[in-house]
Amino acid sequence: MGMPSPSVTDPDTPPAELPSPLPEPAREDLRLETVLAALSDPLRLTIVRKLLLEREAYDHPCGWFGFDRPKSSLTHHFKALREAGVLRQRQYGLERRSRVRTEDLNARFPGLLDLVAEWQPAS
Amino acid sequence: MGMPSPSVTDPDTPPAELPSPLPEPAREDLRLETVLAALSDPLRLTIVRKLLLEREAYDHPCGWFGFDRPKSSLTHHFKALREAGVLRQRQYGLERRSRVRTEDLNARFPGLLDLVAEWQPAS
DNA sequence: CCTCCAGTACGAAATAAGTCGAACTATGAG
DNA sequence: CTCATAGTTCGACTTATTTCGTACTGGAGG
Repeated sequence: MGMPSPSVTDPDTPPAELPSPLPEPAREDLRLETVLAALSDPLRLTIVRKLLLEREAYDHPCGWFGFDRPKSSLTHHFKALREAGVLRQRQYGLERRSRVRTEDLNARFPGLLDLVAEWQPAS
Repeated sequence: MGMPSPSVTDPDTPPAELPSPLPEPAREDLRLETVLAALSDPLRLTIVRKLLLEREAYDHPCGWFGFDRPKSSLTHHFKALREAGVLRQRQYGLERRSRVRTEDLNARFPGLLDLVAEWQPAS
């Protein structure tokens, strides 16, 4: 296990049942000021940019990023991004995987993610 | 006086000498995270959007916005926007007029100002 | 069962941001 | 000079955010 699961027990789930996302704001409730606040932190910009650039078709657990920070700090930042509506997180067994809500963000704030993708951390 | 001045003493100033801008970061020093932080406040979004939409060819003093806030608070927010590189401010006699650094921001962060222009304050 | 592991929750401490009154400065008008 | 005006500066206060240690939860494997 770990991957979406080969669905042995349920042969007619279209691509595979995903765990339902953790609580997040609906697309129409996304607020520019909230999203900008969430993105105004270098570590969080790094998270989002990394997800945008190195997206390998699947979501990433927060250990994958390799940050040298205590886990409770990472939880804090991932939560901030999710509550602002930037990330979607799903629970896969033990780990919680994240992806950028690209469709929603492009629909509501076109161009914003491009800026994040091109961002470079300060010297 | 008050307007650029009819240049009686200096007949060969091209269109008219503008007062030089207050200290601000150069275009190449603009940082996405700093700009986003400056824009993540509803009052400051209101300021910038108003300048973008109702630009009447000239810069606006900070009284023009009609905010019902103490002057020291407004100073604080205008300064935050200027130091982040969002606004340029010039001193015209008594008043300090602001404009958005549209060229610089469009060059560095294309699309960002469009998001601000379309922003609507919360209910 | 018991253990390991990814990540959360809580809470305390430190730091940063916002708010605003009061005193001040500089310009322009009279 | 004197007054009014536009805005600053300082400092105090409040509030929000960040950081992180410690304790906890809840699956997976043996």
